[in-house]
Formats: sequence, C-alpha cells, structure tokens
Amino acid sequence: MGPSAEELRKLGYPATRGRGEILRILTESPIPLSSKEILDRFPAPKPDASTVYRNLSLLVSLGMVRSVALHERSRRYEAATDGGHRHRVVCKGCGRIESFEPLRCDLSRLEADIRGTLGYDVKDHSLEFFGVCPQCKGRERGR
Amino acid sequence: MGPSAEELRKLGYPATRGRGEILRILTESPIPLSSKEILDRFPAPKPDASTVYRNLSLLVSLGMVRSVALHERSRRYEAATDGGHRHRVVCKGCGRIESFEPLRCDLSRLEADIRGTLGYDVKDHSLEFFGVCPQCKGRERGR
DNA sequence: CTTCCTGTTGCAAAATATTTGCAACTGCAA
DNA sequence: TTGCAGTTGCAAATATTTTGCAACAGGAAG
Repeated sequence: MGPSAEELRKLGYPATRGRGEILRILTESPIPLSSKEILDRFPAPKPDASTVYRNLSLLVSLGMVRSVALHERSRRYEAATDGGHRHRVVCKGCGRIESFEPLRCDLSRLEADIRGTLGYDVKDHSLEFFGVCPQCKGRERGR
Repeated sequence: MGPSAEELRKLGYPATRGRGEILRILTESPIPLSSKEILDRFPAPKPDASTVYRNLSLLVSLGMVRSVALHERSRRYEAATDGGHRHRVVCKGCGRIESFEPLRCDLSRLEADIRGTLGYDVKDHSLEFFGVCPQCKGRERGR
C-alpha cells in the first residue's frame, strides 16, 4: 500500500494536514505529479508552494515519496508504494505519461554487475521508456 | 562513434563553431553534462548560455545528443553515440555520477510488453541506478 | 565584388522552478 | 499558562531555461 500519515507519526514527524494531503494526492494519482500539479489538487486552503516543496523533500528523505526524473523542466513525485515497482512510458509526441507495473522487472543481474565492477551499493533504479503513443502514431501517418 | 559536425552539415544545418564544440565536449565527457558544465569547458570566446541551449535543443531534435534526466535541478546532455548504449549510477551520498556500458541490456521483452499492452512504439529508454559509492560507504561506516 | 537572404549569435529580459530567511503560529509537554 | 520545537506563509533570492530583437556571418545570385 501507499505510505500513510500514520507512518510519519511513527517516525516522529508531525503528520500535518499538508503532509497527509500530499501522500493522499500522490497515492491516488496513476502517474507521477509535479509540485504544481500537486498544489492544483490540494483542497482549500491551499498551502504555499514552499511548504509543498519542503514537505516533498522531507517525504523523499524518509523514503515515502520518490522523485521521478522525466525529460522535463520540473521534477515529478510519486508515492513509494511498498512492493510495487512502477515504470513509465512517455510519448514523444504529446508528452502523455503512463505508468505500468512490469510483469517481471529483473535488473538484479545488472545491479550485481554494478556492485562488482564499480563497487556501488545499488538501492534503487529508475527506468523510463520514450516512444510514440497510439494517438500520435495515427496523427503522424496523417501528415 | 560520436556525432560530428560533418553530420550536421549533411542534414543541412550550418556547422558553426559552437555546435562543433558542444559535440566535441559531450563526446569527450565520460558522463552527461549540464549546460553550465558545457559552457565551462568551452574554449574562449565562450558563447552565450542561450546559444548553448538553442544548439542543444537543435542537436537533441536531430538525435545527435540525448538529454539525460537525473534527479537534479538541471538537465544533462550526452552525445548520442551510434551503437553504444550507456547507463548511469548516481551516488546518493556525494552525487557522483558514473556511466557504464552494460554487458547486456535486454529490455526488448519489456518493450514488447509495452507495445502490446499500451500500444506505444518505444524508441528509447533511460535507465539509471541510485546507490552508495565505495567512498561514501566508508564514510557511512565511520559515523 | 556586392547584394540579398537565411539562419545564428549576443544581449537583455521574461518565464519557470526551486530554495531560503524570517517572523508568526501550532500543538504538545512541563 | 508558559515554553519549546517544529511547521507554515510570505517575500525575496537563486537557478534554470526560454524568448524577442537587432546585429552579424556565410553562401548564393547577380
């Protein structure tokens, strides 16, 4: 399941309304959101943008939220669900983003290589695909 | 090999000094660089930052340069070498970045899944690992 | 060689994204 | 109630990237 305000409290951090909402908003979203999108979905009264940034970086440092780097100007964030492991496809045509859970994602061999050759303790990875979505394929043909 | 000014000319775009330098700088760098780092490595006279950005986006749109999204504030860029396919490891402790060419990188099954279930034509992917480098591991133990 | 045209550059300014300082405020503990 | 630690809003500072515009460079045409 997604991370909860509960969990925050257990870690000794006040579970303020803002933090709870961020977790809820991210948990409910099928794709990673930018800080602006998070703010847009906040029920009134909306907090200040700086508060959202501060809370996002707290949540990221606690591992409850992950930042996702797509090839955009701003960063995106997603709830760090326990077992679940998500990847994204981004359409080069329209920028649409979709997430999916791979049937099997076995990068353990690669991670072992890295550990062996470079000596890194790999904790996490991020895998994104870029391509053309069905709609944009149609549009391309039309040209 | 890395992309050349030559290639640009063939595509009908003037191969200006700035463009040549960007390609050279990126080709020579073992890791992706931010626009600021590219500018720092420019021999005098240095072009304006906006020129670098404009040329980077031209080169990206021609497929000669790829933008790389790590979890940072700014984007990075790398030369799009023909066959070569590189991945990166980023140290969560010190931010160090290293690149490597995987012995085998077989994501074709995943790409086929995506094509099948979501209908995307996958053109490219981006895979980054995050972990702790040997130096930082030592430092951690020390604490 | 000069003229014209297209596309590139530098410079200044705008737009966007993110971070920081600080004072006011909140909730809990003494 | 008082005090404290941590959080928030607000304003301002930074950093990054984009844009408008006039000057400029290089090749094609005359």
